[in-house]
Amino acid sequence: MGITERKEREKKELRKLILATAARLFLEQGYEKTSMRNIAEAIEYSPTTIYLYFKDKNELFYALSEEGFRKFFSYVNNISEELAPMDQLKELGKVYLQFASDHPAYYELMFILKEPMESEQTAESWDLGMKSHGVLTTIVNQCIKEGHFKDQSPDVVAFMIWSFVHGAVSFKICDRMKMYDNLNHDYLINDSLKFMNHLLEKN
Amino acid sequence: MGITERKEREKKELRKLILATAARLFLEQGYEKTSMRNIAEAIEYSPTTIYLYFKDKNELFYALSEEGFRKFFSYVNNISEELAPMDQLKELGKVYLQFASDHPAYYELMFILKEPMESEQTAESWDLGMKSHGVLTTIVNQCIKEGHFKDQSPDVVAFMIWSFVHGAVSFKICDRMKMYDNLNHDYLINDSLKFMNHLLEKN
Amino acid sequence: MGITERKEREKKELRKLILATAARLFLEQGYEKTSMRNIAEAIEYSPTTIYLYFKDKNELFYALSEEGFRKFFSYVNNISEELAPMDQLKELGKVYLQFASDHPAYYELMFILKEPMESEQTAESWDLGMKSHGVLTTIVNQCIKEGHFKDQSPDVVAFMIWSFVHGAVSFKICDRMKMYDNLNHDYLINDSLKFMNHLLEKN
Amino acid sequence: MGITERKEREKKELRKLILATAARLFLEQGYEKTSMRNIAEAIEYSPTTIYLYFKDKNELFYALSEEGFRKFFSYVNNISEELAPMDQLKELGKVYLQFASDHPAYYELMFILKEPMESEQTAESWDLGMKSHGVLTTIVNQCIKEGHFKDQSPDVVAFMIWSFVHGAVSFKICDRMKMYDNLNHDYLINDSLKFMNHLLEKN
DNA sequence: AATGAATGAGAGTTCATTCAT
DNA sequence: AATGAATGAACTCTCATTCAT
Repeated sequence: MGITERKEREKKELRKLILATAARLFLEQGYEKTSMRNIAEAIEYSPTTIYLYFKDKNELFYALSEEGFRKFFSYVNNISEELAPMDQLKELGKVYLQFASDHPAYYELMFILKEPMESEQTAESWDLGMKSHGVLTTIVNQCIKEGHFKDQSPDVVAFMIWSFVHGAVSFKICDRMKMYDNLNHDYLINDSLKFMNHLLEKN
Repeated sequence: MGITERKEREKKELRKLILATAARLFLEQGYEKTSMRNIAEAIEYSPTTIYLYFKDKNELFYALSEEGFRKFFSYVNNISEELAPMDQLKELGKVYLQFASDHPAYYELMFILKEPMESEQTAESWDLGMKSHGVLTTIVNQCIKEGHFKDQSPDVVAFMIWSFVHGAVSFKICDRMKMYDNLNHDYLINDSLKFMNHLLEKN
Repeated sequence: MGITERKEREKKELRKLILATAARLFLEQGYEKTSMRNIAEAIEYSPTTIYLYFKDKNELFYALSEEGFRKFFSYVNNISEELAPMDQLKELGKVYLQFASDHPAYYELMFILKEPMESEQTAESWDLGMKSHGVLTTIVNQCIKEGHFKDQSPDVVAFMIWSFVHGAVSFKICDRMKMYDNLNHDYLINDSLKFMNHLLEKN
Repeated sequence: MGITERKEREKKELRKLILATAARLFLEQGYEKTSMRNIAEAIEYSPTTIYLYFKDKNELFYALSEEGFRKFFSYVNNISEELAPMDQLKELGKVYLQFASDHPAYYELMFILKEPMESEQTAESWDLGMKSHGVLTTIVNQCIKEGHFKDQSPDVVAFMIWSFVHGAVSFKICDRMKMYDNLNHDYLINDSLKFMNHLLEKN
């Protein structure tokens, strides 16, 4: 009884270890340069072992992306519905930046990398992605109900906002902020979010 | 006389062919999966030949990025200074989207890909990038002079706008717009730009 | 139990096979022209397999040289200490020629080839080399104690003797004896050793 | 008239430049790593140009070796015949060491390297080699006539002496004297030659 | 006399993956 | 559950060499 459970637990733990290590290496070196061997070495198991947990490199990275989406949803789904819609929107922006800052490797995998995404994502990732995006849409719709964003399609509003945060975060993750090297990058991103909020509020 | 010139021309053309092919393959398959061999096969020359034009793979992709920045600047630098600053800003947004749409491979190389950018870019790329960004900054400053974006730092305003267009374009290039598959993606992007312009105008 | 041992044995055997084949090819074609692929083909394994046993080409040839030094020491260390010092010296000369004749590939690697020796040798090779040379020095010292080589530094005597045998052997291995094609090369070498012994004895 | 001569002179000079550069590079990097391109770059001509002077890499190195033998003979042939035979022998040893010290690249090519010697040497090299060796044989024969090396075959004596100097020189050129790193290598070589001379004299 | 353009062959090495155990 | 052994395919890059000019 206890034995089976322990084994199960250990198995899950190794799976997690593989995922975590893959995420780390992939952030450090990029997808293509992160080899199965690298991961295996890092966790001190044989490369073959990884194949017991994941069919191939693609599947490993799909699983990684899935984990990312799960984490992402837990960030995004945490917004108090008691706040005014516009405040929820602001909060969502904050939380989005926070996720990207906490988990840049996952962010890159989920939203930037093309490499392993050629085949379709897992159903679960898709689902979680949709649900996360649903949070944004819902809030935007509530804002509109309250009189904001007059005459705008909710999709357009949502996409605009999302594009902005994604763009800001992408610049940072893709290391394209050297142009602003005299400024503190995080401050700049935060201030631009404030400016965006400012624009939205008055509308 | 004429002979030398013809040869020179042919050489430049082969160089261009290599660059164009590299750009295409790289857009289709990503940087790491685009091999020197692939490129050579595609242009029906031997791999060795490429090395006559570019020292190594890195240099090929630096040259590519440089060409991208040159093209980019020619788009961005083409905005009539006779327009009102806010109209110049709108025009700049349009032109930015246009560039990304015309040259997605260059865009990805210049603004998204991490892989070969780890080492420094060429001085010329950097220069052109700065100059292009200068166009945005200049326009924003003129807008501010005319009373827009009250109490905002020009850097923050510029970064916010740029983040937005970059985010929108990135979604498309990185194939992350499946969520909006019921809508026409280009329309969505254009409409979101209009919305952004709308917000900026009233400010 | 037995299985593990068998596997271990097989692994060692493949390692030896690689070394032996590398030694042979290298003698036939030289270091630079002996490619990992050549070796792999000769042993009918894939090139990749070699990399399971040796990190890279350098390491393969270091291992080879190490094996050579081990063998060499086993030749040189086999001289009966009950013989008179001068007889030991003669015996050492014989044994030296014998090693070079039995293992010309190793000899070349250890004493002639410059190519892969630029980086340092392994500690073990160096050690064995020193110990082997120590045998010569010891014998020379005993000869001196017995009244030979009056007023000579042992280092000079040792170096002179060693230079001679090395020169003779090198001519043969480097295929530079065509000048004596009317004579039997091995006889010539042996006779020259006898002449050397004759000179030393009377001193 | 003068023009043709100048051109001829220039051609010879370029040939010499190629040879000299090849010799230098080959000493610095070894035969295999000295590429036609390397040489071409060093002399600031195109690789193709070298092929106007030498059919291929082999022929270039044959020519090099030929030049080496010419130089070598000029060293060896310079021994005053007025000296006593034994003194001539001593002088020959000195001169041999001198040549190896002055032109290690040539020495290596002529007496050590196997690589490009697979095909036969040029007739001229062979001839010069024979003549050089003839100098040694002649002197040895004169010594024998004067009562030295009783009961020894001149070939054996010559070969023994030559083996010794070759061995000593080879150790140095092949960088195998690390065992004597506490001693000055050149002194060691010279002293060993003195010891050899001492042995021969008393015989 | 000299070169620029081009190439086939091959180098060392790494990769994702499989199979038997 | 985990591994050691092995491999085919691919990678970047360099080489000696040729040909047209």
